[in-house]
Amino acid sequence: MNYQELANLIFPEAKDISYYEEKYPERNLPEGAIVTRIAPSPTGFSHIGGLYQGLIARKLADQTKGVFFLRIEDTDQKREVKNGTSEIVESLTNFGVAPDEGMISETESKGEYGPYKQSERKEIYQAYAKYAIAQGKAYPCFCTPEETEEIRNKQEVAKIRPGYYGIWAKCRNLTLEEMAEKIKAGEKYIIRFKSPGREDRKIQHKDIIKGKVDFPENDQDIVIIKADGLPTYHFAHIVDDHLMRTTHVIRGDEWLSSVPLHLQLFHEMGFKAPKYAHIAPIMKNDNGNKRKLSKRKDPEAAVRYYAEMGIPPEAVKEYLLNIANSTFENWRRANPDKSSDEFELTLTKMSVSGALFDMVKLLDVAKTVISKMTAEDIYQETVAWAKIHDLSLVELLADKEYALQIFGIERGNKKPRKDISKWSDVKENIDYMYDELFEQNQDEYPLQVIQDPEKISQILRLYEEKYYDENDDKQTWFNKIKALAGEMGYAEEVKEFKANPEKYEAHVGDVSTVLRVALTKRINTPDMYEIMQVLGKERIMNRFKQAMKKVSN
RNA sequence: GGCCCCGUGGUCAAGCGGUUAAGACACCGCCCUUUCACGGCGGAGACAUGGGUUCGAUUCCCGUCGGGGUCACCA
Repeated sequence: MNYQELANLIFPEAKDISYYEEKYPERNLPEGAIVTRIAPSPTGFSHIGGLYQGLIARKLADQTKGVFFLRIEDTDQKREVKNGTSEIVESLTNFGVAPDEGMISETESKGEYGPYKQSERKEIYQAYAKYAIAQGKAYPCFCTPEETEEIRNKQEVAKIRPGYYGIWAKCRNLTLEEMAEKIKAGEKYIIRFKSPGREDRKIQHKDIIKGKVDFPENDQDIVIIKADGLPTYHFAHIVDDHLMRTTHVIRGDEWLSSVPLHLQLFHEMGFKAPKYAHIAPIMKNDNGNKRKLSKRKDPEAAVRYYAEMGIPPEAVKEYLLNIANSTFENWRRANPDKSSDEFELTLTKMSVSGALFDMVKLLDVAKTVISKMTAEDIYQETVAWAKIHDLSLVELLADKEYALQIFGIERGNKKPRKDISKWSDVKENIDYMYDELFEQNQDEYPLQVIQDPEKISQILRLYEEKYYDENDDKQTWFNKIKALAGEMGYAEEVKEFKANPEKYEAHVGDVSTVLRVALTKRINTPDMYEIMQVLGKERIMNRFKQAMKKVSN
C-alpha cells in the first residue's frame, strides 16, 4: 500500500487535478487587474458588513479593470436557509455593487470559473483532497467527535494548547495498511491535512491593510473534508480561490488568525497564494463595550433595514465609503456632483481597527444625497418606498403635480433644503400641505409671542382682507407683512425691535409666526412664501377661518 | 488563558521625530432683512498610561492598563 493507492481507495471516482487546472486557466487580464470576490454563507440575512466588503471589492475590481465575483459558501448544511442566495444577490444589486460573475439568482450563475456554489463543487474538492493524500500530505482520521472532544479536555486540564497536532494527532501516525483496513471495515472518517508546521517557528505575513503581522506557524492537522464529504472553509478557500484565480482576498479580520494555516495550505498544495486584505468590522457601542454589529441585537446590521427606513442606497454607500477611506469626505467636497463610483479607494488607507457605526452621520450623508435630488426623483423614490411601506402615503401623493410643487419648495437652488434624510420622514414632513391630514391634526395651535385671540384674529382678518394678494412677488409679499406689523403697532424690522425692546410688543417675525401657525399648525416650516404659493388662495382662506374660529373659543 | 491586532476630541479620522495637532458628524454662540433647515463665521473638546531612545516624542522601543479578534467535522 502506498499513498496513491490509499488515495484511490478513499476517492476512487475523483478526477486528476490536471483536469481542473486546465479547465480553469489563468485569467487573461491586464497587468495589475485585481480578481476578488465576496463569499458569504446563505444564512438568509444580508449583513451590512457583507455589503461593506462587497463595495470595497467591487471598487478594487473596477479601478484595476479586474473581476469581482460572488461565490456562495454553503458547505454548512445546518445553517442553510431557503432563499439565502437570492437575498445576497438582491442586496448587492440594490446597492449597485453587483458582481461580474458568480451567482446571479438562487440557482443561476454566469462566468467560466463555476460552479460558484460550494455545495456544487464537491467533486472538485475531493479531487484535490485525493491529490493531497496521494502526495502524503493529507490522511484519513478515524477519531470520532467524542474522541477529539476528549483530547481537548485532556489538553485543557493539562493547560496545554488545544488541538489536533503533534503527539495528539493520533491518526497521523497510523500505517497505510491500518488506514486501509479501517476504511475497508467501514469505519467513519474525515480527511485531515498533515501540517508540516512547527509552533516554535514564526512566519511573517504582510497584510495589505493590517501591515506586517507575525504568527507562529500552523501545526494543527486541520480537517479539510468533513464527514459529509464537503470541505471545511479552509480547504474550500484555497481550492476555490486558486481555481477561480483570485488575486486578492478581501475578508473580515476575524480571519486574520487563520492566515498561517491558509498560507501553509496554498504552499503545500503548490498554489500561488493570493494577497490578503483583512478589513476591520463595523462596530457598535454596547454599554461602553465595542462589539460587532449584531444580527440579533442591531436592526441596522441588516441590509434590509435601510430599505425599510427608506434611506437611499447611495447614502449608505457613501457612508460606508467614508468609513473605508476617510479621504472620501474631502473628495466629496471637492467633487460634489460626481458619482461616488469615481472615487478611488485605497486599500492601504483603510483603518486597522473597527469603526463605530454612526447612524447620525449616515443620516447626515443621506440628507445631503437627497438634497441634490430633483423634486421628480424625490417623488419617484418616495412613491416606490411608500408602495411597500405606507400605502396611505401613496394615496396622498396621487396628485403628482401638487406633490411635485411641494417637493420643489426651496429645491433646485444653490442651497437646497436638507430636511429629508429618509423616505419614511416624508409624510410627516409634508402632511400640513394636505387638507385631509391638516384637519385631522388635533393639536392646539402652537401660539408664540402673540397669543391674544383678539390680536390673532385681527391680524388674520387684516391680512386676508387688506394685504393678501396671491399674485404678489416675494418682496411685495413680505413688505405687506411688514406693513401689517406696522398697522398692528409692532416693529416692522426685527433690528428695530431689538434696538428698542421696550417700545414694541412684537415684531414682523411674530406676525409671520401667527400666519405660519394658522396655516400649518407649526412654528417651523420651509419658506412661507413658497408654501403659500403652493397652498393657493382657497386653502389659505379656509385655514385662516379655521384658525380664527379655534383661537377665539 | 495562549496567540494576534489596536489605542489622537462624544463619533469617524489626518498627521508617523520639531505642526498654533487638519477636516467631517454631533454640540454651543453669532450672522444670513420672519421660523426651521441650508450656508457663513467663531467656540468648547483629543495624542490611554509609566518608563526609555533622542537636543526634541502623538510619532520609535519596552512595560502597564484598556479594547477587539481567534483558538470547531461554522463560516
